[in-house]
Amino acid sequence: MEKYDFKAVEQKWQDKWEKEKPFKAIDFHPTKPKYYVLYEFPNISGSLHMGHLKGTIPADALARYKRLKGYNVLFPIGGDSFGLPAENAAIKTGINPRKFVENGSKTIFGQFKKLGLSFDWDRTFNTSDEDYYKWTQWIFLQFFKHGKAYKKKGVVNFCPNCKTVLSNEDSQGGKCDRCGGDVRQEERWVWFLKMKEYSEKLLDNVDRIQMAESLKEAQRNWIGKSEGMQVRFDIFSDNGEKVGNMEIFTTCIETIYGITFVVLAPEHDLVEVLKSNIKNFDEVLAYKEKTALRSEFDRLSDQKEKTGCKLEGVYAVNPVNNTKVPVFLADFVLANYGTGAVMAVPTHDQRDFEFAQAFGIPMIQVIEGDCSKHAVEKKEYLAKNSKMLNSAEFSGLPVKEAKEKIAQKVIAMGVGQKKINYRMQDWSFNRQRYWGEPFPIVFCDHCGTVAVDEKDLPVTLPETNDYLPNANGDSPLSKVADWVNCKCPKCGRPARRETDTMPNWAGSSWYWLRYVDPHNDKALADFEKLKYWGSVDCYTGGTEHITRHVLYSFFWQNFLYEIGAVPTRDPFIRKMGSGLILDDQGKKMSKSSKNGASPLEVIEKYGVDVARLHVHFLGGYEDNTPWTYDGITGITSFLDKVWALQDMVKGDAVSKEHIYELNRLIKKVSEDLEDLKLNTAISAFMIFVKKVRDDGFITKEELRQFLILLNSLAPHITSEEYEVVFGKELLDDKWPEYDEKFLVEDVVPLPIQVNGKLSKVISVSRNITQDELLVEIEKQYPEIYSKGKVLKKMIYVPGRIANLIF
RNA sequence: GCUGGUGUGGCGGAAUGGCAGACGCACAGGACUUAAAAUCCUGAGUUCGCAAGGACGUGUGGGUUCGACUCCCACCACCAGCACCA
Repeated sequence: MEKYDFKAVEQKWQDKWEKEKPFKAIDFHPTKPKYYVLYEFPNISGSLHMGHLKGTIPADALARYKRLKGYNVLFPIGGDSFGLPAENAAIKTGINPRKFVENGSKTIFGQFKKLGLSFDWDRTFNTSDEDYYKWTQWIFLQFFKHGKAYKKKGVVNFCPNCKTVLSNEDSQGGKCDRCGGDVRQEERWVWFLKMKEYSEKLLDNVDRIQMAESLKEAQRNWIGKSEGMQVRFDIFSDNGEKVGNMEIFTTCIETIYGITFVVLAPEHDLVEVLKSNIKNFDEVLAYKEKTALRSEFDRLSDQKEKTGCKLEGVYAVNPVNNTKVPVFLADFVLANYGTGAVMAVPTHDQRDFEFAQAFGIPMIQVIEGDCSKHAVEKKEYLAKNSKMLNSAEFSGLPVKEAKEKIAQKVIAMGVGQKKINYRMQDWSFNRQRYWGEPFPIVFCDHCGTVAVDEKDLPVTLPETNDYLPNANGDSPLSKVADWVNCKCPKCGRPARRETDTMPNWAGSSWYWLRYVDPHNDKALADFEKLKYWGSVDCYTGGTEHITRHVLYSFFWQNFLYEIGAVPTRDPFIRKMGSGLILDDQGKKMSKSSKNGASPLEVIEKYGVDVARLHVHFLGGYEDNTPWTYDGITGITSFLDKVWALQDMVKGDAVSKEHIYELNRLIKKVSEDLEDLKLNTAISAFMIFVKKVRDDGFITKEELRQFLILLNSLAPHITSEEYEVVFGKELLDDKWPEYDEKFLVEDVVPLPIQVNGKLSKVISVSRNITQDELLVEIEKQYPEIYSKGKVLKKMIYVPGRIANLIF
């Protein structure tokens, strides 16, 4: 046996894979079934980190396993390359972000190759490649043409320092992600995609996909479906003249007799309508302005202090009992949810309670409970099914019954109907940035907003060296005059291009479709190829942006499916969120972590196969696991033993000594690979190796099967050893199958319990009857059972356990 | 606050109604060695006991069951997501 030189061997196989491309996915393979494994493509921003390692290698193991199982596997990789890292670098250096992406992707893909990942490299692209973003633009055009993209003024997060609009994510805590300065709310033109329309379809998608419950719940939360009623309240001026009406949304119609005021969001249109009737309009306007200036963050941070402003001179009327109630403006009511107006029942809603206390508004209790210190809310009174109070003919009824009856009454009166609301908003889709897909949209004084002709796609980014927005916060592209000025595609007169670009999310919302046919210049991908590869069978990646990324992906593919551009509605069948590798503080590992190890260091020192097994062995794929070098020697010594197996070969066929262990190993490893439970798979391998070493031999056939089983986890050493022993290529071989009849042994250890507690373990034939078992127990352990003793009961599960109750 | 998830030796973790702690690390003892490293063998949840053997033990308290880490109820802690969503 030659000493195992991991550096040389790993390099040898990686070179071979690069040259011979054994992992190439074959379109329309005549015999093999397809399997699509996807790893969430990396952001092109820096160098390989532990997160990549934790995410890629289980996907690679699955892909390799499925190939050996006889599947035609598509396992592609690319780069998510539009976005902030490249843009920021460009601002700093003045060099085109394209350069940054070129270098960055070379680096990260090179490092991926060092991991020995079995990607089909012929399908690789970056989202900022022109022939990729051509199709991102094409998809936007379809949204636009089908009326699902529109431009409208909206209030957005704006950083006055960077002069750019920020997403909620980029402005967390009210601070700009880029400069750390305060973020303001500003009204700007915003492109929206009509995602809200897809709420129900997205909920269906969430139900269908295989994914951890916590992740599904986060997505349902984000969509935020809530069922309730919309009810109309008429508004009167103080002299009794009807001057308007307002629609409110409530999920608690049962509390309608407890209303003591109603509230409008400060931005609500009704304020303008009622202007002439509002006596304190100056005050109202001042309140509106004050809240408009406060950032979203401020509005949330002092949520304990309720602020508001009464509309003097008008009142609303509760339709069920004609009670007059005051109308307030308050910023705890959000303009963009429901109708932007609520009925307030301080006894049964904590926010209303606090507001009523602050403004000295009376309260009426309509459901049992103690409302003196805080509101008795829905959750509590519904759980107890409390009784109604002070609610006319509904008083005394259980709340669940009253809820339905009051709803019927309101509907019968013609002032309300059942209504479903969603928290999710339409997707704000433009950024004032250079490094993104330009919108294929032109503004013409005569024709308005016009789509660029599809044959003129892509609309490419112009060269510039100025990557900062202008003083008004317009995109850097607005400074490139000869790009902005163009001809109207419709009438040919001078027109101007849209200068905003799409968000980073755009390119990642359909990329798995492009892998199917990455060089197609006629369509985003060939329809028949899309049909062949279908949905992604297993999609792995980090959990950082998983909620939005998955929902955006569902949304785009739903739309593309509906317009007939793709043959499947579901992008993914199964989505796994990889856990984090934590540092010694229990935090996500970063460069500042004290024990922050780089995967490249580990590979340099121990080799890729060791690094892979070690990371798998740290814990489950979806679990967060602390990084440690502790235990890595267990892996190196295991692989040393695997390498040494070649010197222990005696005999050819599977031996009777190992037939059960080998069959169990095949079953265990196959199941664990399907579930990505790789830590327990490795332990099964260790147990098998220990058995073989105890017996002092392994047969040729046993070694062959063993190496194939281990190949997807430790591809280099197994490929090499297979070649050394068998003189052939492991990849040409097939995954071994197990035989059920070798999974059960005839003689098994059977635990004997006495009154439910373990007493002894005896070795018996698997099929022994209860009577025979008792005889056996009496023979071996008369102190447990003998003929004279009276058994109250006996539980016997053959092969599992026996419990004797006296 | 709401929602979801998790809680097991000194550590990473196994076991989803049937021998708790697989596998690995660290630890202890032994073999080999002039010695060390490496390697190999053995031991080990805690506790009482020389031992045989016993008691206790999966966050806490109850329950269901012949039998519970596993199922049910209440509580505690931690992690994640959302957060004035009417």
